[in-house]
Amino acid sequence: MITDKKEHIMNAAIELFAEKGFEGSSIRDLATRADVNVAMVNYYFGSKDKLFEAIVEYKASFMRGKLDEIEANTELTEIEKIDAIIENYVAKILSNPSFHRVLHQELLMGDREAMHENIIKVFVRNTKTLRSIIEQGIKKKVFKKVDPELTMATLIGTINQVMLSKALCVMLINRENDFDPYTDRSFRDRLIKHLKQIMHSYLLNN
Amino acid sequence: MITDKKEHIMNAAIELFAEKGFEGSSIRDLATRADVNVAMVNYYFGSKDKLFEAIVEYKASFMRGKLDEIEANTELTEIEKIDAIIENYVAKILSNPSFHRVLHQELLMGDREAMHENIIKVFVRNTKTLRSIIEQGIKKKVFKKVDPELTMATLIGTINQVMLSKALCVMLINRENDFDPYTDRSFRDRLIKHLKQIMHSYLLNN
DNA sequence: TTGAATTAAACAAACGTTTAATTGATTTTT
DNA sequence: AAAAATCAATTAAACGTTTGTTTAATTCAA
Repeated sequence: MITDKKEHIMNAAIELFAEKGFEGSSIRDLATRADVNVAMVNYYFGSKDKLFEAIVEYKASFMRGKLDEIEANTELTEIEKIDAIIENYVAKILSNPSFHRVLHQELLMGDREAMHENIIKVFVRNTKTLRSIIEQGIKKKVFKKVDPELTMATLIGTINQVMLSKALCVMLINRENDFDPYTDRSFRDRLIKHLKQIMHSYLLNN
Repeated sequence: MITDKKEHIMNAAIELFAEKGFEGSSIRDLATRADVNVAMVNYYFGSKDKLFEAIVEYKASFMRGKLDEIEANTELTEIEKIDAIIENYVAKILSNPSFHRVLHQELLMGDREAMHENIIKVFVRNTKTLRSIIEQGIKKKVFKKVDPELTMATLIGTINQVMLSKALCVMLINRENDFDPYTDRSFRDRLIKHLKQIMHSYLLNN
């Protein structure tokens, strides 16, 4: 069971880890920020590593749900499903930007591959849905014979490229330094529009 | 001036940071791995932070050069330049996978944005070249009126998506756990082929 | 003999974690 | 209903390591 206090500590940890990284954040920093005693983190979670695992398990559920609904919706064509996934995926990341960043920080570590297994499980389900939609579109010959895996990489990679690093995003789209890709609505719409366009022109047969 | 010994320490640091992250790596770890005394790191670089800056400056030059050459080559059409950039960019990352990973680890930290300025400079030059090629293609009406910035994000983001996290790549393309995207030649060709296809169908007017 | 290179040792500070004492509310016993 | 017992929650303090860095002595080639 997740108590209010555990939840409060985990949310504070996500914000802190997103700023300073897992190794760069100290339990004392976290305790101060969450306004709890230093010992409470180990009392509730056992260790810093287990706190991280608890966060992954806690937030992973937020990512699930809508994708299956889209896939099962028989009223949508394959390309409409792709469009729906794009909108849904961008919205999900924008509603949990810090957790999204923490996940990818951890994935960039060559070490700790054992720890990644739990994170990977979160992605497996998402990509399975997307993959089957693409493959079905190819089967029905409404999609070209594309590389399904790398098409997913393009979709997810484009979003990550602009969402994970504020500094890179600001540089890429040439904005002022106070631009925030997470809160800027027009940038959100611009990203969705671009993703739909590139997927339409790449996937659809004429 | 970069002596052999400084270079040797920096290369050992890149490998270590790529595995454990900057904060996760200790100077003693580094000293052991590079087979030098602990004090030598501070003797040569002043501090751990300055070592990182030195690495960025040292390796940044490896990324430059070829892009300008491609852009200036008047014998190539715009789409051929894009193809050449894809091949060049993939090759560059494959020849410096650890440094590439270290760069992006750092960029994922919300903090330390001051430190990022040096890194950003490395990217600015690369993207400027790519951007001007896309814009020229649009001007000549051989390219569609695409979003140049987000098209770059797609190109770079796709590569990063499969190259930065071995665990994610293995999951995405459904391979065995011993698969290594950095050394697998057929995967390299597959990635290049996909990037060319998607850029052709997205950029070119019919 | 000069000065850079290298070393082992030590430094204070920060780290994750544990301990032992105390609080405060709930339950059990009188 | 009052008193006692119980137990999770919370605390300040301390634990032993490890951290980045510095020092002071020593090596070694010029």
